[in-house]
Amino acid sequence: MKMTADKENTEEKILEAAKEVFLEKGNDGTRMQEIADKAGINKSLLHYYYRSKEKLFAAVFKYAFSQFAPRIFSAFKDDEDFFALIRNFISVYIDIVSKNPFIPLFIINEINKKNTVFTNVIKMSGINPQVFKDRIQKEINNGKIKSIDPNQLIINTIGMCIFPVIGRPLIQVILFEDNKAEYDKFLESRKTEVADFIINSIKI
Amino acid sequence: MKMTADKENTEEKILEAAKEVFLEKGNDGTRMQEIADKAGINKSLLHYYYRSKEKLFAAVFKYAFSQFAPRIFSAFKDDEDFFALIRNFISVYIDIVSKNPFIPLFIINEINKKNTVFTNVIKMSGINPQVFKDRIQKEINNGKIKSIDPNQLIINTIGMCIFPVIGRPLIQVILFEDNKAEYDKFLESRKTEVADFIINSIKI
DNA sequence: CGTAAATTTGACCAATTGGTTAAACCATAT
DNA sequence: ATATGGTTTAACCAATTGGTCAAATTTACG
Repeated sequence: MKMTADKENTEEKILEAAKEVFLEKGNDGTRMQEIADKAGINKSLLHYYYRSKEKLFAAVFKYAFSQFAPRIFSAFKDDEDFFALIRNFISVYIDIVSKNPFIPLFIINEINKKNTVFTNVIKMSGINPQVFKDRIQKEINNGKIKSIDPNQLIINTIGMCIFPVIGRPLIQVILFEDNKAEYDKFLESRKTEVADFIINSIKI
Repeated sequence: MKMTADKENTEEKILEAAKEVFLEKGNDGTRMQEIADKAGINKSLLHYYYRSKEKLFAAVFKYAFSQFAPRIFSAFKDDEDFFALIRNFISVYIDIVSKNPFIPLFIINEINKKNTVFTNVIKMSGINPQVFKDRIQKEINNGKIKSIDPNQLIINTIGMCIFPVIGRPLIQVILFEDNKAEYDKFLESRKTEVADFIINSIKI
């Protein structure tokens, strides 16, 4: 029997290559040959370790989603001051999406095709927005923030974090004359700007 | 020579079918045969009227973009009260994206592939965000709203309008137990909620 | 009508794609 | 060393895809 080190090495190389290609080009745009080339292996090995393109894609999707969605809510467990919590969450979240710019669009895309894969992944991911909602409602009840539908606040927040990343190529051209450095600065400053914007809106 | 009525009829049918398929499935996911079937014509006619898939796609992209982006800024010409302007813009914008839910994601997607088609379309579209920026800056100078980077405000606004539409399948499951009617209500109420949220944040 | 041009169709093609398979390769245990 | 079983490869395949082309059909018009 061969050592598992080698096996895992190849299997790992495949998954890494698959991540790169799938995340950038989506399911339809991805060619198995390109993944094999990027992994530096024979195409047949893809089918040896993952049986089909669909299975390999599912593995990538699972990774992308687990990498992403849970972190959305993990930052919310603390018992910190609510505004500090918001500041921290937004800073962390913008940082994540900025460093993994392909993941949000990838997830949104595949979710918009009624791909059955994603439904299971979501259910399995144990996402629980109730923690969010409860905390927001608590702050409202305590008179710390204005009354607002928690769902609205949540979507506002995530929308402001994600949109500038997935719409980057367009926004960078229209608003920043395609100046990459300027846009990076813009994204960086959003870590505090968005938080300020939200807090200004909901504080009493 | 055949009457133009018939020709335009077929050409129109093709474009309509192409819109449907391309917008829903993207460039990679679209099959010429499916467009032909949806238009009820022979596949060869696609190449007769539009020379290639790329050309046909370009036509659809041009339509989608022209349908969409210009409207972003058109609502901003007026000399209305600034807050009324915001309310109106957001209401109109959310209405458009809600009724054309595939267009924003379609544009964002194709723009994230360095497809050369889109660069030209953008340049040709005559989009001018300066009207926006100037108006915002004016309101700041007049002391009507708090100081804020106009770019930040613009991205905040559009992000809050678009995200709940392109992320719908995911959000609807996670936050609304996949209740379509509830989500429609949610989107509808955002026409005022988002405006309130923004105005609360920037008003002095 | 008759004819020429525009339109429409079905048959066909070369290239690509995901996937299969049998043989080759290699590490290990006896 | 050699048999064993996991690993890797090259050759191959059926299906799909965008696209072509010549023939057939329809339309306009003298």
